[in-house]
Amino acid sequence: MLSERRLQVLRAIVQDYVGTEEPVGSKALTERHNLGVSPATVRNDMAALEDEGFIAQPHTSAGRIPTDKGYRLFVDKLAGVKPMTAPERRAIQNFLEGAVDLDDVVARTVRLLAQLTRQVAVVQYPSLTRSTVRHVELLALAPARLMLVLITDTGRVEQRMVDCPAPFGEASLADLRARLNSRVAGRRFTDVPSLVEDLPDAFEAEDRGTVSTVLSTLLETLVEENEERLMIGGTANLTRFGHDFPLVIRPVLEALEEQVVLLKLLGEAKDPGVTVRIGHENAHEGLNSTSVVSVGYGSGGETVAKLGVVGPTRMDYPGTMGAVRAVARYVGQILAES
Amino acid sequence: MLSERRLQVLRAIVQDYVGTEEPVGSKALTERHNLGVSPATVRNDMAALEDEGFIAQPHTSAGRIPTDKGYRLFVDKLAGVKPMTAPERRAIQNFLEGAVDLDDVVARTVRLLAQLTRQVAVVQYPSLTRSTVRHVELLALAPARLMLVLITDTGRVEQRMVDCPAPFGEASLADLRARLNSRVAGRRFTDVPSLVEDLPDAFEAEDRGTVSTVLSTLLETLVEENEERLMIGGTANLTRFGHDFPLVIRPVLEALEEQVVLLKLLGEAKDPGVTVRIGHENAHEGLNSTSVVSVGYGSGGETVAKLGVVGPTRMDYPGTMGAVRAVARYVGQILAES
DNA sequence: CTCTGGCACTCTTCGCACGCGAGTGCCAGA
DNA sequence: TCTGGCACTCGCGTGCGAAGAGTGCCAGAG
Repeated sequence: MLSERRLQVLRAIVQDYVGTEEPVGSKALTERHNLGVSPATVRNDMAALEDEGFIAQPHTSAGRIPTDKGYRLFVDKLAGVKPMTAPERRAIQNFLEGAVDLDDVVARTVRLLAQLTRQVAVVQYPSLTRSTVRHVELLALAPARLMLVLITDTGRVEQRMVDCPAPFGEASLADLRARLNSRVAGRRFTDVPSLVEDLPDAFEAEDRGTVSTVLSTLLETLVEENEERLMIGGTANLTRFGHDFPLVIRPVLEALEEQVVLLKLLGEAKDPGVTVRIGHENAHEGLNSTSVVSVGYGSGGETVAKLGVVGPTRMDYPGTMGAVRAVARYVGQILAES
Repeated sequence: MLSERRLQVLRAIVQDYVGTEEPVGSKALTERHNLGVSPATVRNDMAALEDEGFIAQPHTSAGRIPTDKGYRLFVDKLAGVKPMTAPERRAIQNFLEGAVDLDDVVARTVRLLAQLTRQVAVVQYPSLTRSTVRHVELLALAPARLMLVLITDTGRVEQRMVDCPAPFGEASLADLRARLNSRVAGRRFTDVPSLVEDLPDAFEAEDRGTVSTVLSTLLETLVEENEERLMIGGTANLTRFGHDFPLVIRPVLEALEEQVVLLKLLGEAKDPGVTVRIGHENAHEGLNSTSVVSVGYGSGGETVAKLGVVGPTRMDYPGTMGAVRAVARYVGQILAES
């Protein structure tokens, strides 16, 4: 069990190290924070903290730096979330309100997050799973070649080519289009499969093959689009990582290009609030020297996607968490309005 | 005027420097390339080359490295384009043929280019200016609210909302859709404005406002979409840039996030063949220590967009140019097929 | 006139010894 | 349990000298 003062010492170490990027010693600590005790006492506390694995020293005779475990304790017990100031909040809101469409909202969010946190920002596009179908359109490009266009209530449009097993007449096409829309328009994606299941039965035998093909393409589109896209930005902030550059930054850049990795990373965050994954807590190896701060956002009560930032484990956690939370809140608001 | 041998010396310097990343001296040169002359002679040649500004020495008593001007001469006069080997070409083709849609083609192209050249790859989405309209679709979302969907022959789909000044009946909608398609389907974007100019005249007075609105939205879409999108990848290769890391890499990362900058960069390449911009030849300041190798690609004879790579000025120009050219060729081919 | 070998000179780099200073650990005493 | 003191450890910066690479120039040969 750690005494109250030892926790204060840990907090002071984290704060100083985040500020200076240099190992912090006992003397400097007592000078900068008025702990009311002498350096010698602090040294004893530091020895205890080191025994417990919360801090470590890079070399003998250097100061201490927090370990992942130390940051974890700091985030969980010692620091809150620093709220944004009123002017900051206004700036966020103004900036996001200028967006003209969904792509623009996401793009602006990424820029904003990157600027506010001075780190790499990752924003997932709003998820389709909770979405509803606004309209399905079918176009004949050739006698046996259709284009399927799916329009969602979040304003996204997805298209797919469909090669038909047999030529498909204009009348059949109009019929299919009408039936399809009357069944699925306004419905949730998850409900679509059962709603269209028996649709081929309503058609002549010669058209059934095509109808089935169209339907399976539609269902595929719905599923595939749950492999959600995302946008990243602020990679230039990676240069502020540290001195031991290339070795650290390379795997991070590689991880950032693997959308799958990032999606998994964001997906892991289960909490309703802000989630912080520190260093080795991240499953992906390349991100072992980074921390990920993420949170879900959405319009109304529902989470439709996640956003977050990736930065060095030595980051300003309270500030970053505050910024991430604030941006998520305003993005949700913007999405609800549109 | 430079003698033949001096050009050979320059070529040797470029090749060695690209290989070793270290300033190259006269002795090493005579050992590695059998120039048939002594180091002393080479020294004289190097002094001449330095006077002309083709090479420079970082410090007194170090070897020489090529200047931008030196690379320029090398690219223009001393080196050709290194063709891809047959297995490489097959690999490119196979990889690209696996693509399922336009997004996928672009995504695969980026990955491929980044891997082949081990540099940062930039691929522009196929441009709409040269494209033709495949189909225009109009959907009624509400009595006075339409959705306009534009489908191009390159497989791109763009949608816009249209708020009508007055309610618009189903019959009028079908009429407009039919007339619109009969006029513009298969036509070039650039021809569309004049083709639809008199379309409102064919409608009742009460519908004319809506028709005009739809048309102007369509024209806007055509114009706006010339602000083309692009995709980048292989940023992890930036780590191979050099030793003086953060200072060089940061502005490059920043430039890469400015899509406008990149589009301008690619747009500048006017040649039918591969274009190389070396160091300070790039207008954007952040890219002054990089070279950009780009080329247009397209189906048939026409260039619909550009692609290229960004790397250190010290790059393998012949190999990079070969890879860029080959990828462009196969992407064009894939686009033509689909 | 061009090429070559030789020579002196310039700098960078590396290794090494040294001293400084920060920081630690431990201990005895309050 | 806290404090002050003290000895000890190391990392880091500095200065110096040797080594090595590379250059420029010059005089002589072809």
